[in-house]
Amino acid sequence: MASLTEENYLKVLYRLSQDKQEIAVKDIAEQLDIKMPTVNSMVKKLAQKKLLKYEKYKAIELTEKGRKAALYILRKHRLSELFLSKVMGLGWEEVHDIAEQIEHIQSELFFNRIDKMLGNPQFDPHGEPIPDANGKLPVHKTFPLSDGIIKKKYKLAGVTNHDTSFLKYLDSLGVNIGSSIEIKKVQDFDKSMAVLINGKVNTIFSCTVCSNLLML
Amino acid sequence: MASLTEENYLKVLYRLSQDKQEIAVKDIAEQLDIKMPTVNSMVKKLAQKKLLKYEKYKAIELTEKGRKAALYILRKHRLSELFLSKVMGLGWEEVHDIAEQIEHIQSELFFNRIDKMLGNPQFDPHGEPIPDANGKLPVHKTFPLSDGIIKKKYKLAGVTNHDTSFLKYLDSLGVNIGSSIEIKKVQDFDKSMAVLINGKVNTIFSCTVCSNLLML
DNA sequence: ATATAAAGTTAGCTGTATCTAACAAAAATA
DNA sequence: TATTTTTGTTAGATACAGCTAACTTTATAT
Repeated sequence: MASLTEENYLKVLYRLSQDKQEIAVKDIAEQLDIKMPTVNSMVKKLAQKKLLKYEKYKAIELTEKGRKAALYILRKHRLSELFLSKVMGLGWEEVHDIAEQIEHIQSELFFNRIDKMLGNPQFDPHGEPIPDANGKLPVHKTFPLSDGIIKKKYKLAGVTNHDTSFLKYLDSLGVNIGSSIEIKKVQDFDKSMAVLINGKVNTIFSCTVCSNLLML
Repeated sequence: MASLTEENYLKVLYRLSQDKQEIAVKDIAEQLDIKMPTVNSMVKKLAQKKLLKYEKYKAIELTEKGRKAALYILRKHRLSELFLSKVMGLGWEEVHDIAEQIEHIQSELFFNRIDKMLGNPQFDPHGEPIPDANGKLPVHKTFPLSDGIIKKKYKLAGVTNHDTSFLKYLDSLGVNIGSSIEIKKVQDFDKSMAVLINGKVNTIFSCTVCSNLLML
């Protein structure tokens, strides 16, 4: 089994591989808030364990084994968040730090039980996919609301910005994963949209908001 | 904050302080499955942190600070066990190992939530007391069933033997924490008792069984 | 009371995960 | 292209939590 430290590297490695095409030592160091030489030696160790591919001065790549391991941790993290929120009634801002700790628990039984209690969820409240027990990611063929067409009604599947202020803003409008959003009008000059939320609330979304809402 | 390792020492230290009058390096080493010299150096470290009192070749004693810290971990452990069992429906044999991991989570919020969901329980299913948030232990003025009087009805408050075989035996008779046990007859020659369980089941408890049942 | 056994201690080594300082390579810029 | 900046690497140090081997103290038994 991977140590707690290794698990944290894998998580960051996976996240970076999603965000950028190349994983740099510097980025890992920043994400984990440690110094580059520390990362350098850990990367060598993970390479020995076949969790990633490493060559001096070259970009780092997760192997399939590393990706699987990372996805398993991600699964545990997202299930934990959902559990803390849905079952234990904690606020969405409060769950992250606790989930960071729960995700390192080693017990198939425990997480399978959580999974079952939640009804084998495929997406977390941010619309982020939850890997299944085999490391498979469910896919949404989603697109930003900014690509939507006038008069069409869509369902919110995720957001690409997780800032508290943004989430609070959405919350105040009653916008959640699964909410329906109908495009009423698109303003040509600034790409802002007049929308109808859940068939009830009318408002205007700026171009920034629209491009951060993933629809389906 | 105490490291995971330190927390494990504190737990063992507390348990030993309950069982024996003197805490010996050797016992700590055995409980944690590590060697005595390792314990020796850790004990010195914990003494520096004022968690215990240590003098060469003398018995080890927890300080009040150490006792509080140990009780807080114990609280987290017992709440976790209860949660895994009551809320998540895991079997009582399955919960211990998971609770050993959960107990190290640092989050007042998390454990207070668990506490509330369980209705601020004072005793776990073994009848073991759960320290409150301030490290206070609830007290039962309990006594072994063997000290009970004929024709009297008592409530089971705990057991002093936690062997699986014993617990299974009790289970098979429907005996749980809170069950009522009425003493119908006491056999003078072997101190065995004829009892009525929950007003329904009649059986004979051996003297061994009687002395392992804590009543109230 | 002395010898032996058990328990406790010290010294020094190991592996992990971190660091700083110094140096090397690659990338950016002038 | 040459210089500077950024990024990456190496070497060597530190703290933690464990170890073995050797020694000391306390307890036990003869």
